[in-house]
Amino acid sequence: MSAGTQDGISRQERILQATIAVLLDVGLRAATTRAVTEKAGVGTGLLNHYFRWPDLRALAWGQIFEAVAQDQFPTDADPQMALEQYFATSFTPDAHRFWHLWTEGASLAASDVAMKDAVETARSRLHGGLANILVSGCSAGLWHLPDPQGTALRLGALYDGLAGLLLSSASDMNAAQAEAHLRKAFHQEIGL
Amino acid sequence: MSAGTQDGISRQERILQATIAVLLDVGLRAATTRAVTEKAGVGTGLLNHYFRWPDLRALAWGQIFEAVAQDQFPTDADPQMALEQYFATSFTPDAHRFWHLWTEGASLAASDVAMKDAVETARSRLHGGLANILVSGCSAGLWHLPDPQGTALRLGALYDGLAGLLLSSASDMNAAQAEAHLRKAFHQEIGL
DNA sequence: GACATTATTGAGCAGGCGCTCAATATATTT
DNA sequence: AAATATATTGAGCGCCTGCTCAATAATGTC
Repeated sequence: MSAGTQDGISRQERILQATIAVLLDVGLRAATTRAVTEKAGVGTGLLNHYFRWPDLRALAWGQIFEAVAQDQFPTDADPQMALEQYFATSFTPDAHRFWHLWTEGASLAASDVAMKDAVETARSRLHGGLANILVSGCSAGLWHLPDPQGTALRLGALYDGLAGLLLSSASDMNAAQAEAHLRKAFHQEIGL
Repeated sequence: MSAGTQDGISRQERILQATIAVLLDVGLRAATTRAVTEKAGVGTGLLNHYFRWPDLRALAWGQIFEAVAQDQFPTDADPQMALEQYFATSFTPDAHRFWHLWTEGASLAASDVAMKDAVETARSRLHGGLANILVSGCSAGLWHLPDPQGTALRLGALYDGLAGLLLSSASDMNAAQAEAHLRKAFHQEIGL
């Protein structure tokens, strides 16, 4: 019954971590059960014993973006600081990889129920994080917004769009320019 | 050598049109050569005689968005009218389907060379269309922008983000609200 | 020790994919 | 009509996918 191995984590958890690693490595589309079991050092049967692939994939995907959200929106920070953290983590090289995963997730969500849930959860988590900053900034009197939720929606959407643009190697935009555009839009919306 | 059939279009063109239809019907991920040949009423061998699947798929995808661009950015319209057409065609039910295709294309572009080219072309076509409107509006004195290209980039990115948000059934936003947000952002950027 | 229970394996299945190629139908040329 | 060239077919190949299941190892119980 005990599932501990020498390194102290269960095979089940090991498989989940391997899935996360594979997703980050090859993306959602190219990730396969065999790649995961190989990475986890585990037989193919064990994965299917613990998980169904669509669920495992969505679970791992969700955990990745939960970690992103925690990085981008740390708790207990004043709105000013939180906003700066938001800008700082917006267009890092890592964010580039995450955005590729995000895009694949969004497109899979149309046909995969588990992914659909995961994407919805992650999206509301991330957009909610930004909305919280704007709202608490209002409360603190840092800025005044007639409709903080609407503003957050527009700025979040702009972020999504800039990230997508940055992903396309065609556009001659780099991360610094993307961040500048994001800051400019914030300036126009909240007058920071 | 003549390729005319009773309806006057070549089998090759017939296959291309069938591919477009299949893409619009089931999306990029689920589209298969067999679905296309069946729709075109043609043997599987013929498709492979005329095309390689990745190329055909990218070609059809590109034609879809070329049509979208022509719809969204008609030629010879004054900037004011063009902008109104842009708003009007932005979040129609059709645009919803197109956006799904767009998302799938963007995620495929990472691993598919043909799709990468098609996506880059379509993106520059669409963003260029918006930039043209803003620039010619400047020339006509309808509005004054210090950096029309940058403004177009932000507004285009915002549009992308809003469309993605609209695709997610989780967000309680509808097409009318999305258009309202888009208009509001235009108002803030160009003071229309 | 013997037994029962759980954890784990991996060869193999069923299904789907793009694509080939020998065979056939159709068209063109002489 | 015969010969040549082109257009088209579809059964089938090789590959990859998620997943099953009888067999095996490991562990717990008495």
